Amino acid sequence: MLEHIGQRGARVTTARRAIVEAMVQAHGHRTADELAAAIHAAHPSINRSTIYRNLEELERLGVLVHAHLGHGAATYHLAANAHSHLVCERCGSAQSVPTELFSELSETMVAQYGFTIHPLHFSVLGICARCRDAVAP
Amino acid sequence: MLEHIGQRGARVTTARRAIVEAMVQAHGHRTADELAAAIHAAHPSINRSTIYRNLEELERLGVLVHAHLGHGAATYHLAANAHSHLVCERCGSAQSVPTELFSELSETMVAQYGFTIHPLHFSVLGICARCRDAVAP
DNA sequence: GGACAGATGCAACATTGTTGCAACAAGGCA
DNA sequence: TGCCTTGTTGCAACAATGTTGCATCTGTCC
Repeated sequence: MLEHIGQRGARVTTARRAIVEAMVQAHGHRTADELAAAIHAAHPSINRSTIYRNLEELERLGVLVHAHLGHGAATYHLAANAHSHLVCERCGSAQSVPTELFSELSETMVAQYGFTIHPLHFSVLGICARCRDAVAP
Repeated sequence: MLEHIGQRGARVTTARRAIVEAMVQAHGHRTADELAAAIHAAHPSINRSTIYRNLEELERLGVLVHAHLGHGAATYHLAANAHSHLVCERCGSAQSVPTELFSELSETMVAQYGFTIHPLHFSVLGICARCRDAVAP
């Protein structure tokens, strides 16, 4: 991953190493400010704005992707570990689901509207099984 | 619509009248700050915070619904005129599409994950036909 | 080891809301 | 119609999540 950065003409700096490391440790997803907190713990000198700038840069380099989980902050993933999300409007929990679930929708959208969907980039909002059962058991 | 507000025990005020009026004029969707600008033009004394509070209240009353169009501000619609959106990541344009397009996806999600999707509440991000053609004609 | 462009830290700003509180006004009732 | 009660509003300050300008620093390449 870090080599990937170097190969693209970008520099391998302490901040970038720290971000990639924090993302690898996170396995799943992590919001920008969770990352900021994790990185700040290990490297207090790395600035918030550097983290934001690098998240953007690492996304441009194809190392990370981000997704919008409805309300609130965007969430970042390693590009290799990308997946879609079901986010509960009530409890806020996010469930990861394979992107293939969207293939039919994707075909319909291209055929009818010429629109190519990017299921990684948005979340599907609704009510999760637990919250549904809590209301109507 | 205004009667609907009164019937629910909420008061019909100038601010609420102005918001509903602005939404009806808008036909399609409108972000909170577009609404704020429109309302401010007609009623300069109505405060920003009042508009936000009322959007929330009108949503609770079932008059409006909001959706997240990816990056940036949330968008409001009249509940009677609700629909889903395809938002282009490149040019930012939003296309309205019928919610029925999501019925298959919806069934799959319920069957496999017990998750009930609310297609009005999120947008589908991707690349619109025009931007796709602009890159690879 | 030195030069240079890219990266960083800092502080200030931007956007989109949210909140506490005192003052105001819509609706119900006499 | 006029008063009372309680929901609404205006104001100003705060909060979350980023973004930007600029002087300084540091990877990389040679």
